[in-house]
Amino acid sequence: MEYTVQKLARMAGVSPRTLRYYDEISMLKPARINSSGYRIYGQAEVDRLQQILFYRELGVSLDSIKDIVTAPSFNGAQALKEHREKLLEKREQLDVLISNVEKTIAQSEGRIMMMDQEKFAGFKQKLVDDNEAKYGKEIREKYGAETVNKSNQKVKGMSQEQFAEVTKLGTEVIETLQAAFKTGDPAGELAQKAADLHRQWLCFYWDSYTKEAHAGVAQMYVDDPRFTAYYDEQQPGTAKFLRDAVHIYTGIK
Amino acid sequence: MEYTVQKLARMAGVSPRTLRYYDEISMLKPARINSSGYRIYGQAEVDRLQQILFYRELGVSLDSIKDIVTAPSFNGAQALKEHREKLLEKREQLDVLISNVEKTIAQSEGRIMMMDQEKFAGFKQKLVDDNEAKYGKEIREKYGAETVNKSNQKVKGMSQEQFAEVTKLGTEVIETLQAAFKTGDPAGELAQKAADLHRQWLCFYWDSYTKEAHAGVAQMYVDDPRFTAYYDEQQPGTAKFLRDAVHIYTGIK
DNA sequence: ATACACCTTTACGCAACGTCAATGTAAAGA
DNA sequence: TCTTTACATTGACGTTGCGTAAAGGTGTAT
Repeated sequence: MEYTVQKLARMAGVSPRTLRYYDEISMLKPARINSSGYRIYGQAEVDRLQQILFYRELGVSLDSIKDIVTAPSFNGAQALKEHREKLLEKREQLDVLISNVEKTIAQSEGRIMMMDQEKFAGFKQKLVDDNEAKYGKEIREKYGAETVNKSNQKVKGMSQEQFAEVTKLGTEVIETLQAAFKTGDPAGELAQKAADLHRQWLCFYWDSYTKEAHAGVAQMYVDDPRFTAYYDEQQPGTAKFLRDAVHIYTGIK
Repeated sequence: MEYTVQKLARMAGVSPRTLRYYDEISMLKPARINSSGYRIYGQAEVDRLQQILFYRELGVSLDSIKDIVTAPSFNGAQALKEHREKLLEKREQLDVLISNVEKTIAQSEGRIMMMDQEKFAGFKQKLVDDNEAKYGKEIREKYGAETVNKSNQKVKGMSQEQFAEVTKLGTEVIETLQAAFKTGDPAGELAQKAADLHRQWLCFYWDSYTKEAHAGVAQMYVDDPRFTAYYDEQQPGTAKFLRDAVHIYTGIK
């Protein structure tokens, strides 16, 4: 049986370009070239290609494959062992990378939480603003600053385990929220569970929880495009959904 | 403080070429260009470079980094999460690859064991040849072929666990041999343990063990360059060492 | 005759620089 | 001041394994 590039390519599940490339780098030369300059492959080439593709699937470089299929069978085992070492090394590097990325994400989440707090402080300040008559400006400002400071202190004072816990809680909020969003019902069981988890999450940073503040922060998620972007990451509309759920949860607005 | 390419490069631990490249792709433009055409970087550029390198260490592509450092801080978390997903996917692929490579290596080891058997059959045949008078040619050939067939049957009939066991045993042989080689004494405890492990390994394939055959195979490891290459993979001279150990172990030659 | 599927070679593009090459400039010692 | 030395510039090719045109020839069916 004889094959042109495309026929062999279709048979082996590769592109004709790949075969021409293998010819170019002398990894798989056609059996002969016909009078029109067409590459013609025979059974031996089919077999060799299968070998090549086998090693390729194992992630071996074409250069190494050339050695393997050219040299006698013994080099195969040796080359594979070396290859395995490389792969194991790669995986270790990947593991380190992943762990670092996760640490960075955790920090980033931490920053987002910090922003939550600052927003919260701003919200409290706004509450105070509404009660303008009661306090002087300096006191209000100090109150806002103190709230942030207290929260920051709380975050800084967190133990490794606490930090892990709050990070996990944050993930749970998101996951529950995603599931709840699919139900479409902000008053439903899942959505209310998400709202409750969100309350727990906030309480890690706030020393005093009030329904008003909770509802206010939820509203901010919709008003501030940065927060909206964060909560809508997987599904647009999630921030709004969380706000609705929290408003029902707190019974406010 | 102002820096030329090399000064900044040395400070940041990158090459000047990298900085020029970052300039070229507009990721990090110098603060200004002096009268001689030199790139001059300022503090802002140093800070930005540090950010860039931070993300680069996490394995983020330069294209993504550009988005991250250009856009406000919120995109950072999102980009990192996407990046983490990619990394996790990569690791899974790697795990599959590694497992496949290991399977292939095991098979390859299996082939080597098969070759051992064939060699063994050949060895038996040679023994028989030496006793030319006793048997006819056909019987000898049949005997040799039968031995190979029996061994092959034995390998084919192995259960998954048995195969894993024999593979592990093979690894133990090599490891013990490596350790023994360092002692330099083929009569030592380690070397004799290696010889014994090697006997156990052979017994997985042979239905009848004899000291003569064991010693003969060990000699073949030295005589056949393919076997020598296999056993000398980590340390040249290992095949010879194994032969010596086995000769002492069997008390032959 | 013409359409259509297939073949050929040539060559750029991808990521993130490394590595010459050819040439201009700054700083430091004799 | 002259020369050496260190450093600057742009330009361009190489790396891996092909994808993707582009420009043109071939084979077969209608």
